[in-house]
Amino acid sequence: MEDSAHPKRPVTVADVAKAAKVSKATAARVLGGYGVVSVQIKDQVMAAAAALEYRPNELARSMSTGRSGIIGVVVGDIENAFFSLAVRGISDAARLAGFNIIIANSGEQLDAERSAVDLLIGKRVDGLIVTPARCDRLDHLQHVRRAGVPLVLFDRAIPELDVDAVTGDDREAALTATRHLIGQGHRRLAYVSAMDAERGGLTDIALISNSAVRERVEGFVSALTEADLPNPLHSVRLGATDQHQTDAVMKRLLSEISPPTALLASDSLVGLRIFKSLQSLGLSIPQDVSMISFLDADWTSVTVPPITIVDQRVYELGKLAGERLVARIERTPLAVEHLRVTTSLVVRGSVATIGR
Amino acid sequence: MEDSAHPKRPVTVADVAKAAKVSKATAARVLGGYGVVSVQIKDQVMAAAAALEYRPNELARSMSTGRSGIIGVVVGDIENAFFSLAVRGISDAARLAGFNIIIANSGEQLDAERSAVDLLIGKRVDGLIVTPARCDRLDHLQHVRRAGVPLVLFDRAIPELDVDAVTGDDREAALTATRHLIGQGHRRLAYVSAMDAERGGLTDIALISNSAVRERVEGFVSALTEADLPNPLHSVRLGATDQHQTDAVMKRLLSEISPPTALLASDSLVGLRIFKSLQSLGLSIPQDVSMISFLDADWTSVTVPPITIVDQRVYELGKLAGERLVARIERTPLAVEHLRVTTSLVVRGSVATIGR
DNA sequence: TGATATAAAGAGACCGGTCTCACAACATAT
DNA sequence: ATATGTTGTGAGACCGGTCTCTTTATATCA
Repeated sequence: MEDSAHPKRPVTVADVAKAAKVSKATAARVLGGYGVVSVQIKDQVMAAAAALEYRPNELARSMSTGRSGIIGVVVGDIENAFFSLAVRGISDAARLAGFNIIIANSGEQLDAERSAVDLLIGKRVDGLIVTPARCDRLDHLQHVRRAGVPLVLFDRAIPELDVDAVTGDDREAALTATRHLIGQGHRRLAYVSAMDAERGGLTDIALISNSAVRERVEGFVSALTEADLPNPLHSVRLGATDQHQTDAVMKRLLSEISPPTALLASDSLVGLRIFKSLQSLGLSIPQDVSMISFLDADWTSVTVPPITIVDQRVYELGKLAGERLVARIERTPLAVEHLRVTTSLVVRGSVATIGR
Repeated sequence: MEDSAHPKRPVTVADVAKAAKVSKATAARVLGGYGVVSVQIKDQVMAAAAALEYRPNELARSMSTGRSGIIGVVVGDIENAFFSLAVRGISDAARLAGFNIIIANSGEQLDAERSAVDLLIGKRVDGLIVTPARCDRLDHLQHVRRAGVPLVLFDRAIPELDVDAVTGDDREAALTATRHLIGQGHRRLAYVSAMDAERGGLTDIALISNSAVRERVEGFVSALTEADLPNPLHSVRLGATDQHQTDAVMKRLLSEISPPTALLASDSLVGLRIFKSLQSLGLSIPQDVSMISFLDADWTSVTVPPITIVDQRVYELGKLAGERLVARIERTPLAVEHLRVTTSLVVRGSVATIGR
């Protein structure tokens, strides 16, 4: 009933040692599970620990061992299904290896990412998985490496950084998806992304600071180019950051002289917004407009028609990143690699066949 | 280019102190931002710290201050949209107050939850938000309280525990939803949950160990009872744990002599499974069967028809829990409360009007 | 039986911060 | 000139574990 004795002060090894009438060192050996102790003493200490409800202070433990047993994860937005599923994969891989994860949100903002990384380093995480918001600013990530903390990039790669990265085969994926659209007879396509819009549209693909987005755009443009379709860059539309903006983008897009007959959404959030936009514009899929979205999100399989998607196998992506980081932490000798998880196109009903 | 000097050993206050030619105590005062130091010395130390790229060891800091700046969160399943959105709310509230969060998954398993809680306590989190898998086993949660760590229950309450809880008004919500169904003329209803099925169906509501589920069932049953509908308990179906099981549950349910004309799904995952089941059985909503789901999940607004749902305002739920915990950590004098976030029924198109 | 190996337990340094206390230097009051 | 106060700095204990080194007790061998 009453919380007598120690209303707050936590029980320490010293307390247990005193209760078990042994030295602090001996108690620590038993409780820490290292060194040698006689069975008899061990039982004594265990009994005392149980009676006192001893719980080790992991902080103190980490201090002396230098390992925290924590993996830091910096994601763009946990709320996004892509990241929450990935986190699940990372978490599973981590737990399997005896690590816990601590999550920080960057909101895709560089400065938030920077301070999150700094903080996690400060917490002495054993390793870090980061989804870099931009692939051109890498001082904070270089600092991670200099601090000797294992790092794995997730979803986006930075070749200059000489560090492991786990991503999808974004270029291939976009290429395949776009070829599919072209194969179904579409000649006027558009790629829609949530990336912040630059004034005056996209001028140079190489300027896209997010490698995943860039590769997808590259794949999309390649497919257009190989099919001799005009104005590939003009077909890339940015700024679908929320429903309102997406509605605007769509309205602009569809009121052009020769509006696209097929759309490729850069992620499932954009895909959902596009879907709603089309719905509110009274356009039907795929009769009026065809679309393909990235990510096998919940909603894509229950719409009418169900949406053709690029399956990114996000759980595997996360799991792989987790496993890779664990291997690094455990100093497994491995060459620095850019691991790509193969995606696949899941054809459902959102793409119409047009032309002859 | 080369990582000279300290290839691995992190820079400490002592290092900075030596470089700045002051005592460790003085350097610590500057770097820790406490006590008094002359501007001159302060600049000296700051310069040395910058040159050496000093980063404080938060672990050591936590050791002496006794505060870690971390809030522990134990959820059922991050992959679930309900939890990932809630985590976002918690995270936002935490960050605003200068806390970070560390997430652990229980998978709704009691023992996983227990060890997660133990581990987080060990990490000396400043507070804990837990979604208890069961509301009848509370020894580990009692231990949290005895350890003096502030605790807030999320989504489920345990009155016996005398601790803050933040939940939806589940009983009301289910009552309102069910009344809506009855009001539309439905007389044969079923409530479908993912809770593990007991042999021989549900016998006693009071035995449901998850308070959120129990309250919803209570609300559902109350509505049935007040409308003089028979067999309320028989109308509660458990075991919709995955698509396969849900298909089985649905098949059984719909092949009864007088099958239900309306379904209430206990959460959005179950809702989605039910939707898919009905789809694969060739039944149309709401002509053949009406349904209402909990949670305003992505998928519910893009189906045909869009799904009538109970809006749980999960982000607010999470945010409130985060804020409450922060208040506890900061020792704001507050009575122990069970905070309920009001939900609302969002009528869309998945409920048919039948009868006269 | 004495010398040596071996097992078990104790003493205390250490990790990297915080923080209390002592002390020095200088300013102001008496 | 001495007492008192203020401010800035240094010395060192402390947090709660781990871990090395030393000491003591017991076993093994010649």
